Amino acid sequence: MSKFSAPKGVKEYFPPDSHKFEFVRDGLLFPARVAGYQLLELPVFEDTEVFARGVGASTDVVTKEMYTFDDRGGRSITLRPEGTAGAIRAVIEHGLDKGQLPVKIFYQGAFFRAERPQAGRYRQFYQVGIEAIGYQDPEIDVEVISIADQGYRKLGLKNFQLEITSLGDLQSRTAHKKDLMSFIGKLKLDEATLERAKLNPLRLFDDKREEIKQSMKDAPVLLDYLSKESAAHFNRVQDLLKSLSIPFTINKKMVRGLDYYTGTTFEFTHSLLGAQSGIGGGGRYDGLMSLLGGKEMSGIGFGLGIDRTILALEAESINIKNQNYLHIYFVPLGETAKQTAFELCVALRTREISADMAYGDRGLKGAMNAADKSGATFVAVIGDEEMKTGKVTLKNLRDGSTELVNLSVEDLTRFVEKIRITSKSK
RNA sequence: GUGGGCGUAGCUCAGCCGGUAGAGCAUUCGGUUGUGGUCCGAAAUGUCGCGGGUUCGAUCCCCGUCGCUCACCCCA
Repeated sequence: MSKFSAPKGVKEYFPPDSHKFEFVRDGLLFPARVAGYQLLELPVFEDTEVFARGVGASTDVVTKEMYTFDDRGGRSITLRPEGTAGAIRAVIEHGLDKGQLPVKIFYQGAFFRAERPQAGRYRQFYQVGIEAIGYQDPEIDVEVISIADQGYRKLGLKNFQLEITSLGDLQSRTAHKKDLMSFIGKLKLDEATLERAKLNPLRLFDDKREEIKQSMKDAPVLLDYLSKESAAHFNRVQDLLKSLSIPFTINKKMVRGLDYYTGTTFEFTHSLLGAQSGIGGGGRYDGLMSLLGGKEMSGIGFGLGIDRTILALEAESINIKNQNYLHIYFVPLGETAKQTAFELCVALRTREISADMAYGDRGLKGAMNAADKSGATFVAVIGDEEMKTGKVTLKNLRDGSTELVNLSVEDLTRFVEKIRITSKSK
């Protein structure tokens, strides 16, 4: 038992499985890169106001899930619970919105929420996200959705679903809110629920308690209140999704946990996961830029959960191969051979030939075992005879074939590169 | 924040009615003074989560505590 353990609720990725994390992170981001999105590397903490204002005072995220503390200068700091608010802050601060539009950015990293941990829910979790800011074209909505869809597909994921809805423009929401409030006013609700309804009545749609579900069954839904413009936009989004053959369903009662969403909103869920089935989600935000001190400008983006996507892949029994590779593994026998092997390793690496060796003066059998486990393509045993003749047998660990090669960086490099080219051309 | 389940070797777990611990995998070494994966053999590794109580005696029973885990809630 070690004396220390990681803080409660964090998920760590370590060998031999950590390559899964890299695979998922890079796979989810790839479609964004080829769509012209560029990296925005952000701080993991921000002025608390960025989230309090950006994410919204009615959200659980802000009211009870933020890691907030005072720094040494007495400033209130919060570890980022999501990516969009900070991204928008950076866009405004650095004037990205003053250049060519849309601003297309992606980010990736750790996020923090002080929740009770559970399967697929961690206090430090990982997301990739993108934002497209500056235009309201329905094509951009669908571009963002399709990038998420492609990301999941690229990883080989199958059992995921896309749900979409529209939260409309201000006019739509005002009209709906009026009717919804009077509907809720007729319900018998407990104190806490009523409080929540006051801050954001839409939240009641999300309640999982049977009695609330029952009473909300006939509640007016926002989709029926969309303004002409909002309805046209939403219809166009659906048409575009169909033209791209991206399957989706409309969820009239979908509620997102962040207050800034307007217009098109969407969620990806996976059917083989437990209670935490959401693997990604996002939507449009019309008011966020001005809320954070920028100009009136609409944007749309998503956040995809790396942790949950890994769980989803595992639930589908999708085997993620380790992409790491090693070309040569040296097994030195004796002190002089050890130094030669070491020097060869270093020299080969500068030529981008990956090489490793057995340390710790291990016996031949143990060292061969290590070579095998390293996943190297070739093993080279260097002992007295090799040192004397200046030639070494390279054994291919995959097929057992051997070849005698001069014990020099040049010849070893040539040999590995030749093999590389022939195996690539297959 | 509320509730259920579980804490024994690096990992997965066994341990009967209380008598101070085992297996498999992994690790290292040997069988084979120079060529791996299989097989056979051996070695090493534990405050039995922590604190208290009951008892001649607690991994086992009781209480507390911490941790993990699942669900509610919420969301990625």
